[in-house]
Amino acid sequence: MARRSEHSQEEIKEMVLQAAETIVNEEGFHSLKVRKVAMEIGYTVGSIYMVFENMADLILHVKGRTLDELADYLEAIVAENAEPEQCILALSKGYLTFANQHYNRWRMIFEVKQPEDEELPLWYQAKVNRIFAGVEQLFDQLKPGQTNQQNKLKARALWGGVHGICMLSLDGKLGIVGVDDIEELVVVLVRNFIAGCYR
Amino acid sequence: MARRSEHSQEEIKEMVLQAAETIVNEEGFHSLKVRKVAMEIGYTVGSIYMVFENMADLILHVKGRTLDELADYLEAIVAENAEPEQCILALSKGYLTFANQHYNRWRMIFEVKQPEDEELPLWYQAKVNRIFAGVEQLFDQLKPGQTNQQNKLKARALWGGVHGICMLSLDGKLGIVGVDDIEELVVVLVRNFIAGCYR
DNA sequence: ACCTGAACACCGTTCAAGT
DNA sequence: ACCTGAACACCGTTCAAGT
Repeated sequence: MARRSEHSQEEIKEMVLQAAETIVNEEGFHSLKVRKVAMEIGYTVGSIYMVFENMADLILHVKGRTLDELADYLEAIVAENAEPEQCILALSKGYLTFANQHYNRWRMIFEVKQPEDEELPLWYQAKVNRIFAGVEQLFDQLKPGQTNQQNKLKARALWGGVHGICMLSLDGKLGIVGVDDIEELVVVLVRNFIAGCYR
Repeated sequence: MARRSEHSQEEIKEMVLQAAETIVNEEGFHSLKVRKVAMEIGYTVGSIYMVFENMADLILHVKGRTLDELADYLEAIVAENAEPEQCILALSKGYLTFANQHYNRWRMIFEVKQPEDEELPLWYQAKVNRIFAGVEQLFDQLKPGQTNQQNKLKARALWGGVHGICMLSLDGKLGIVGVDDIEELVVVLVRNFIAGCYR
């Protein structure tokens, strides 16, 4: 048995990614196993290694797709908000909404750390930068004339802050607060940050 | 061979915890394995299960000790700063310093998520609350008369923000910034947050 | 009572062997 | 060329068997 050729390599790759996403969504990142993915798509373990280098590679691609989805989601918000401050606020709320709705896959992005010696592939770095690029641009619109470096730092500080609130709150370990309460925290943080940066 | 009785159960427990901490410090959380710990302390795998329920239990205790260390470190800062705003600022910088100096063990605290069905043990929740308790108190001093709930939310929002900046920055994936630059971000965030909350 | 170490189930990864 | 599935190394966990 072999050489079934029912699916192209590209099709198998897509099937693997979709199966992996479903597993993470439904059972969490730690339930993601090669054998499980293989069974899900009706192939054997070896097939996974035809289309992905290894488990780390597969994980990185799932993370990449989540980043794309997040970037699309945020870009749609940018398109709807002309005024910079309103837009940054809407983006922050949007980030919380996305994190809440796709909790397992969102958390997966930050769960595994890359070993220090090996760099993240460029295609992945590009996806990360896409998330930031929009925010940096907004800070530029908010108060033109700042250096790129300054806007970069501000975008990162703000995203870091919003991200931290989402992370700790959605973890729900520490006195559970509803999503509405979390949003309130996010709003307070963003409003004051903007006011402080450009007063 | 058996019944060596060279060490008491308590001594072995301490040896295990210290060995685990060393491994995490030097090689990262993902290099923490039962067999490695056992070899390090000169016992066999089975012995670990004499003093800890399982790996998850051992990990939780290592995390607990890191939380204690962090709480001690932060409490020393509180003792040195009488003025509330200055104190909150110093605490935030302190958090960054601790995270930077004990990066692997600090990251470990947030790396593994508890399964939804099982609660964190009370002794661990108490350690987490100890970290927050000090900050909540400071917010009360800053502007008395707010409800406990309000101070709780503010403390969490601020810690979330500071934590997020530390996490994303120290991960160093996205345009590396030095620790001094990260501290600048933290300071901006905290200053504006306080100003905004109590203007 | 304390501790060993073989055994088990499960994991990621490889690769000779089939069609 | 495509795919299988047995095999390997390694992991957490258990427990009968030693002293």
